[in-house]
Amino acid sequence: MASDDRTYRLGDLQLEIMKVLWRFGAATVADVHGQLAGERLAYTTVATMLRKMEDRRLVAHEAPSSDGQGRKFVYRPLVSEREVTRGMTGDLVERLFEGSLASTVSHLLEERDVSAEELAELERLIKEHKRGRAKRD
Amino acid sequence: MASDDRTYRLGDLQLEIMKVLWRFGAATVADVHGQLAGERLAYTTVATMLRKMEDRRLVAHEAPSSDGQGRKFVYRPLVSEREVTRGMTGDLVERLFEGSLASTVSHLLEERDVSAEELAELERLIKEHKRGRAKRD
DNA sequence: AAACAAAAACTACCGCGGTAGTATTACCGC
DNA sequence: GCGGTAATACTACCGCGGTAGTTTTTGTTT
Repeated sequence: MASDDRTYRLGDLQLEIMKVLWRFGAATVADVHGQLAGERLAYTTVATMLRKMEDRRLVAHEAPSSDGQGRKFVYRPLVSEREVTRGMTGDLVERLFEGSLASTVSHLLEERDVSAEELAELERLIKEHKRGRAKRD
Repeated sequence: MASDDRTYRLGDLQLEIMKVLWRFGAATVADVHGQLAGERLAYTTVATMLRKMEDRRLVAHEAPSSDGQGRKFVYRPLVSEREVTRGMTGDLVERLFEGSLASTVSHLLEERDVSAEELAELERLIKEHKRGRAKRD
């Protein structure tokens, strides 16, 4: 019934960590912790979470080998932002809108206060996409 | 950072149960369990979940009083489908697309294989919405 | 009323996200 | 090479979704 692709159901902290990793390409625990400074998290919380995320194959760290200085781990994302975004979005669309794009957008339009500019932007997006489609056909 | 409105972050089972309740307006444990027959769930699983959901104020049951026959609980949803859909969708849009509707739709268009008919449908939706907006201004 | 069946209550357990303290290890400067 | 510091490893705990077995209550039927 619900999407079985729970691979990419990230919690708040996990998603924030992934965002940092995506932005930097790779980062140490200290880097991530620094970027999440506003969150008031203990250093070890971030470290623990990264280890858990490594178990789940969301990130990986290379053994320090003999690079630069310091033996600190450098974590890299193993899944792309696209994948995760697609996964989480698809999951929601599946669960709430039976996979229907039209239903999803319809809800989005009805439940939000969409400005005229945004509407125009959406039209533009769709037109653009139509062109892309036409070419592929 | 992420939306704090976790009131409506329903898990798979909870959402399925809510869907049954929304469809029926009210239902006994047996009803819900019956509707979820495909899921191979123990009766008590559904009952337990409903009790937990009652703690979370997602549903309520009226004491049997002296209605029909049987002392079985009749559960009713305390939150509407609209609310939940809005909550969960908004949460995702916030977490993944910084609240931007355009980004969301853009992603939806790019990552899915949207048919020409669907595109037309989307255009129609937007046009319709534009009219609604114009009237309100 | 007693037995039976059905429903609800209680209890328990797993996994995981999140949080963090404590212990251990490893580098680095003297 | 020794000591200090910084990083990682280990351990623990909470809450909650999910799952279900066991016990108790309660309504029904003979």
